[in-house]
Amino acid sequence: MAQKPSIPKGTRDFNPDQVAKRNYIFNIIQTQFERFGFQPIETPSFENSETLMGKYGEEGDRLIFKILNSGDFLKKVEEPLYTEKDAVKLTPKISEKALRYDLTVPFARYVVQHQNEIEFPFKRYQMQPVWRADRPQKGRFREFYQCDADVVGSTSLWQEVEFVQLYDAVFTALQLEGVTIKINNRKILSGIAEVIGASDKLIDFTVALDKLDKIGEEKVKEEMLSKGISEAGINKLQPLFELQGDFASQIKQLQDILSASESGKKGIEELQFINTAITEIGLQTASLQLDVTLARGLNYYTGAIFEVAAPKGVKMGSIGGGGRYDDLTGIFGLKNMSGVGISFGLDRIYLVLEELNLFPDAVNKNIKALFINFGDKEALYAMTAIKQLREQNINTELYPDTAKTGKQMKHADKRQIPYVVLVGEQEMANSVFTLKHMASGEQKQLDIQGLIAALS
RNA sequence: GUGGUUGUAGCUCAGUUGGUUAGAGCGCCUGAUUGUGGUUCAGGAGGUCGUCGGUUCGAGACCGAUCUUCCACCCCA
Repeated sequence: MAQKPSIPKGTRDFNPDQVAKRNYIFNIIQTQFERFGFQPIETPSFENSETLMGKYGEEGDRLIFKILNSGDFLKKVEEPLYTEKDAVKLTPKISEKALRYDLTVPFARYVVQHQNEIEFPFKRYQMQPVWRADRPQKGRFREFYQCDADVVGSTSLWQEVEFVQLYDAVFTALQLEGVTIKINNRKILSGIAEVIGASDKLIDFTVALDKLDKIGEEKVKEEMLSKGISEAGINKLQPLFELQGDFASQIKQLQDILSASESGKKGIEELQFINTAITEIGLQTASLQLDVTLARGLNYYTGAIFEVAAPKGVKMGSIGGGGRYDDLTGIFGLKNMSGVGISFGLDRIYLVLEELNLFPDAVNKNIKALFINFGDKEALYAMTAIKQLREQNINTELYPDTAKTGKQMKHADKRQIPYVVLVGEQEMANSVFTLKHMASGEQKQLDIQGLIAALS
């Protein structure tokens, strides 16, 4: 084990089988993105630090990978700052670039930077890795892929409706049935905060509420109390903890709670619009569920909030998330540009599909036949046939060395290649090929046309 | 970032209260079978016990540090 090379924690190598499975997911997501009218863009893996810093809250800043400046960067640091050893102050002096933390902020930057070339509303998709300096856990990596679709330049709620449809389309195509698309609305959350007199503590309030199904009602109340939310306010939340029934009846109960809040009523209206449309249009395999405790940490959401939970019984964090952000480009100087988008967590979807055994067998694009190498004369003859097969879009190859037949057969077996072709002196003399089907062991002699037909 | 956990052959794991030369299964290599894999049989290779340091006559085992794994927080895909 000593001296063995390694990779940083939270990162992974992918073997051919894993890449095939990942590509299978990528392709399905991409196909659905394009079916819904989204167009691909790509952005650099690293951005200027100021583009990313401060966009994800204090916690987010800590999780951003910073890239050290080139050259003798320490020499430029002034002595007092250096001796102070304050990382927060020192970092901007020695690091001006940082690895992408998500795809949404770089997209906002892209929109602002290219606003004059973009035709709005602009629907873009992006499937690229992101990096977080987090401590790894199951389904939680320091390098992972996000697959994002966003629309910018339209405030229409039909976009939200379409994103619910898009989630359903992707998970249906992946044959991952029973996912729950949870939806909430930031306006409802701020409405509730308003009603209980905690508007100034919206973030603390939502973070605590978000933990309801994890730590329970009492603990949530305790946390709110400790964050300075009044006991009277918390008592007003009681009906919220007792929300019951389907989407429509929960809405009804919310209306009572939020009757005094304009913002809350607006949120309810929006949810109702989306739910009515989805109920009318229908979903294939997913279900849409109202979850007023759904908050999500990102502070830029202003309207709808989405989160996708894996089917019941699979222990995994959310496999997708998203929402409406009315003014994301505002921080880069472009006002009144509403955006809404969703994200798919490729690596977590992979783990869920693996756990549920949902990858099709045909995912691995293996070669169809291996030609046994009996020597240079026979190999040349085989290569001529291989060329013709390849021209017919049949994936084949020649075993490169003149090894024992047994060893070559074993190689085919190990690689799970379905057919082996044997061409020796006898076959060459008769212009035929011996085709062996590995699974059955059956062998037959065919001419080149027969071989093409058999392997097509 | 906080607390805990894990590491022995390519893989999965044994290894007694510290005591000779660290084991098993699977895999791998060779042969039985010089044109036939998956089965069988015979033989073989492979480990500075994650790393560095300490305690001890003696450490895979005990202690410390560090890296890694997984878990709970925090947060999130």
